[in-house]
Amino acid sequence: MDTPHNCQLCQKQPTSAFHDLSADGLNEISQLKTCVSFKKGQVIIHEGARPQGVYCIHRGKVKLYTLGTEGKEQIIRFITSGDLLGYRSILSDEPISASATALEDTHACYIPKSSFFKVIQDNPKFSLNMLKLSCHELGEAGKMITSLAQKNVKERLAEILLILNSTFGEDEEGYIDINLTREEIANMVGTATESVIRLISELRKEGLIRSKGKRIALENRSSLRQIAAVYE
Amino acid sequence: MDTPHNCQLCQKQPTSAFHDLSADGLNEISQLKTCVSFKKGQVIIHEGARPQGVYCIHRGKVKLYTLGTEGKEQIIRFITSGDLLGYRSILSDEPISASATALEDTHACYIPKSSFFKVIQDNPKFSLNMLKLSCHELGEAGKMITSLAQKNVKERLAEILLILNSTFGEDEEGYIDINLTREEIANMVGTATESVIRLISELRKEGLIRSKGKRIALENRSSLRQIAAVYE
DNA sequence: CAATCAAAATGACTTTTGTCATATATTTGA
DNA sequence: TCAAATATATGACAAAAGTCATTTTGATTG
Repeated sequence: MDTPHNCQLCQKQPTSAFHDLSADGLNEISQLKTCVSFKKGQVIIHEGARPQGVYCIHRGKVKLYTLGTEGKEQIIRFITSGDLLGYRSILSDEPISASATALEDTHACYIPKSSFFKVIQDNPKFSLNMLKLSCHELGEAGKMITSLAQKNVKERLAEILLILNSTFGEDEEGYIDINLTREEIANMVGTATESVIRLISELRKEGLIRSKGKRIALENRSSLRQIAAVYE
Repeated sequence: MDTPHNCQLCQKQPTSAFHDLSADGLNEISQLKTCVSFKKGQVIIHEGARPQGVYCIHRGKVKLYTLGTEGKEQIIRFITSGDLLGYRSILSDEPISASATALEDTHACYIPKSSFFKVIQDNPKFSLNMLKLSCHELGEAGKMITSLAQKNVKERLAEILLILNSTFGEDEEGYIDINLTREEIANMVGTATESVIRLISELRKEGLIRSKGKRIALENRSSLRQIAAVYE
C-alpha cells in the first residue's frame, strides 16, 4: 500500500463525483479507502471479471477499452486524475465490460464495493453526482457512436486529435501530453494502424499538425475542427 | 391529455426504473405525472433543446437518434414500454443529445423536471435504480462502439437483427414485431441503405432470414450469431 | 554508444463499401 | 380498390479503407 492521497484534491475538482461533498462524506471515504499504484502497462481491471471495488485515479493516465474480434482493442475513453474507474460494472451489477491499463505510472485510491455503496447511501449528493456523471458519459458515448458510424477515418482522426489535446494538454514544446502509439490511436479511431500513419503524414503535409517520433502537436486547430466537422 | 395510465404496470416491470418502488413513491409519481400521446412519426424530443421533463413510455415504440453530418440519423437505441426518455439530458444538465421519434402511436406519462428531481430525492431506491439503468446503458453503448469500430457491415447487420428480434419479439407469422424501413436499419448499422438491402438479400439467399416487404423473420439464429460473432 | 528491438513510414495491391441510375414491388390513403 | 407515393431491389462503377511486404527511423538497454 502507498502513502495515503489527499481526498480534498478530488473534492475540489469540478469534474469529480466527489465534488462539493460534505466534510462528513469526505471523511467517510478517507476512512474506507486504501491507496494503490500501477506501473506503466499494468492491467488495472480486466474485461469479464467481477469487480470488488472502484478506483479513483489520483495521478496518472489510464486507457479504458473493450476487446473486439480477435482480441483487438477498442479504446472507449481515457481516465485521469479525479476520475472513477470500475463503477459502471458495480452499479449495473454486470461483469466488467471494459478493461483498463495504465498508460504511465498511476496512483489511485481503492474503495471496496461495500464501502462504495455505503457512501452512495449515506450521501445523496454523491449519489446524484454519480448519476450526473454516468449520464454525461452516456452523452459522450452517443457522440462517439454517431462519429464512428458516419464520419470517415480522416474526420475521426482529426476529432480524436482535438479531444486528446484538450484532455491531456500540451508539454513545453507544444506536443500533446500523452504517450500513445499509432496503434493505440488507431484503436480509438477504429481503423488500421497504417491508415492512421498515412493520414498523420497527410495532415503533416497539409501543415495542420507536426510530429516528432510518436509525439504530435496541433498546428492549425480550426482547420482540424473543420475536418472533424465538430460544430460546437 | 389522455386517460391516466396505471403506474403499477411499470412498477412490476423488472427493467423499469420504477421497479420495486414503494407504494408511497409510486403514489408520489402518480400525482405529479400527466399523460400524453404521440402519433406515428411525431418527434417527441428534439436534439439541442433544453428538456423540461422526462417521459415514461406506457405503450408504443420510439427511436432515439442523433443527427450526424448532413442531417443523417444515427439510431442509438429503441425505447419501449416501461422505459424512460429524456432523463440523460436533465440529469447531466446538458442540452438534449439525441432526438426521439415515435415509430408507432405511442402513449406516455410526462413527469416535469422538478417533480422528477423530487422523486429522486425522496426515493433513494429510485435514485439507485436510475444509476443502475444509466450504467447498464453505458455498457451497451460501449458494446455498440466496439461493434461499429471493428465489425464489417454484414456482421453488424446480423447483430442488429438479433437485437431487434429479442427486443421486440415476433408477430404471429414469425416476423420481427417492429416496423422499420431499410433506411432506418441502415441508420442503426451505420451504413448505406443499399448495402443493407443487398446484405438482406444475401442473408435471404443463404437461408438465414426470410422477408416479405419490409418485414423480416429470422430463420437460423445460430448462424446469424456466428456471423455477428457475438460470443455471449 | 552501439546493437537490438519496436515503431513509423511507404508502396502495391485487394477488398469492402458507397454512390448513382434505374427497374420493380409494396404501402398508403383518397 | 386503385393510383400515387414510397420503398425495395439490382447493376455498374468509384472511392475508401484494409492487408501485406519492406524500408526507414527512433527508442531502449546492456
